[in-house]
Amino acid sequence: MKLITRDTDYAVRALLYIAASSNQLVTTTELVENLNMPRPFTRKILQILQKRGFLRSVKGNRGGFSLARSPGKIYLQDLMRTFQGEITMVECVFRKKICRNRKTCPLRRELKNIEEYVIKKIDAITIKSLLRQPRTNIIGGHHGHVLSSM
Amino acid sequence: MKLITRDTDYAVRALLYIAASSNQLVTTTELVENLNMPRPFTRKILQILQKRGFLRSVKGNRGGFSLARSPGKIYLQDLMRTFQGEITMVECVFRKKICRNRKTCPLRRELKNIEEYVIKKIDAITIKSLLRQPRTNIIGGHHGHVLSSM
DNA sequence: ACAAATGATACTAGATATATATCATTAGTC
DNA sequence: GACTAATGATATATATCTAGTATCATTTGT
Repeated sequence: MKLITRDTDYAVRALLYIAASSNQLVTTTELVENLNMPRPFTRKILQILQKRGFLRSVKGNRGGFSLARSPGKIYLQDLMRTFQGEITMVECVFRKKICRNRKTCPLRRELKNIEEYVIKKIDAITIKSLLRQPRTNIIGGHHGHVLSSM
Repeated sequence: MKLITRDTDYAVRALLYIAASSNQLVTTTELVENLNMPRPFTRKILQILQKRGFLRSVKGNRGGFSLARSPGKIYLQDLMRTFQGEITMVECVFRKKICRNRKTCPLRRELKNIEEYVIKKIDAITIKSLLRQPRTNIIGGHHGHVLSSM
């Protein structure tokens, strides 16, 4: 029962780092060094973030990544969907047409209410909202210059 | 991102069925037939429920299972712990001492709040509370005699 | 003795999470 | 133009968890 997987977590950390960085471009190497994430895994995540339109990339020497949208428009929700698929915490054990009482199943009903709340909460989280927290340090003594232009 | 696993789900269904049954003892066979659960899996779950003190068992011919506690004292929480381990939705990716900013990690903070709410909600769910729902049918046309002595 | 039940325990298959590895392509610098 | 440092695309590997199976022993009513 995990809310977010490691991919998502790394993605958020990376995006926070990039958002808070004063450099135009941030390289995989810089992220790996500062966030202590495994390099090949980081590369994969960054490539996905680029493909999905969260990051812009510049190839070649002196290349790297920058945000493709303002931090206020990068929703945790979308990151979760990207790395974890649809956000559903409650699935009937009987996926297909077996259960005749889907609508009246008491357990399902209770859990659906909880799910609804969680999703509403998650919907409110963006990279911007996370940057705004009192202390924005993510890991390893990163004292980035927070808030550029959002 | 699944709130409960199939074990837990089956366990709840089985316990609801047993709680609502008018028979003294309920056999694996009866559960399998009425709840459409795979037999060996059901057996395993029932054995665990017995070991953990949720069910009492009677061996031998004409044997079966009955509740070992009143439905009001069987918490979903405990069932989840039994089949899924500790209920933590938010773990730092950095399990051991690497992350220096555990307390200030913004993502972790937000998610912990959500977790807290979910756990509080789950704490309120018992077999009794589930039995009380308007229509207590669980699956497959089971019209059990609800509410014996709780 | 037989049949119908549970107890204990070991094993297997599939899915998901967590990565790693490799080769191609691009672009700045000398 | 060669070198180097970056990303793009894609395939493969590993570990863990989920879900389910299988088998033999034991108990007890008829």
